[in-house]
Amino acid sequence: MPESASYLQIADRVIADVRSGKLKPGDQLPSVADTRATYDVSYGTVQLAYVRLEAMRVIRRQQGKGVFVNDPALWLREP
Amino acid sequence: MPESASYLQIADRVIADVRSGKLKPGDQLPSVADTRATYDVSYGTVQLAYVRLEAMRVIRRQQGKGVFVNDPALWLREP
DNA sequence: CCACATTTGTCCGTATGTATC
DNA sequence: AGATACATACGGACAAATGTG
Repeated sequence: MPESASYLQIADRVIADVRSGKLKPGDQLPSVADTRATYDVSYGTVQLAYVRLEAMRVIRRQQGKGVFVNDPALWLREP
Repeated sequence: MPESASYLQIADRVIADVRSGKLKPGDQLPSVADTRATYDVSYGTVQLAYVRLEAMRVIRRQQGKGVFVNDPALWLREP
């Protein structure tokens, strides 16, 4: 079994950290540069994870400031 | 007013086309190569749009086959 | 107001892998 | 075997917003 793609692992981890309480609504995520270092991936791979999380409304990306966790009440969910 | 990013335009267009009936559940989207040509963007930009749409469950990407529209009943939605 | 550093945003070109037909 | 199509990832470049001095 191949393990899942890096960008999916990064995205899944953020979701898991919010669900576990390690990250809370309003919290700022580590900078993209830090996240790159943590996972040893490229900038584009981190951005791919963020585009996915943003589409799900898990995070809010704010240019020049950072990336912030949304309240799970705002997340898109299954019908 | 700045126009939105290319990958968002592509994603929004797919959603609009499904809502208008131009695309129906199960339909296959044009190939990435075709979409590239239509919008005059790179492969990566099309994939960015697809990653976003996949996160929202608007589409299903099937390696080797194509990209297909999901039934809107399956789309993630606002709480 | 200006300069600068930091951080995210967008996009490109390219390479390689994997699944399907 | 070969063609087609999507999947993932890298490196690089430049833009834009923010905050600080």
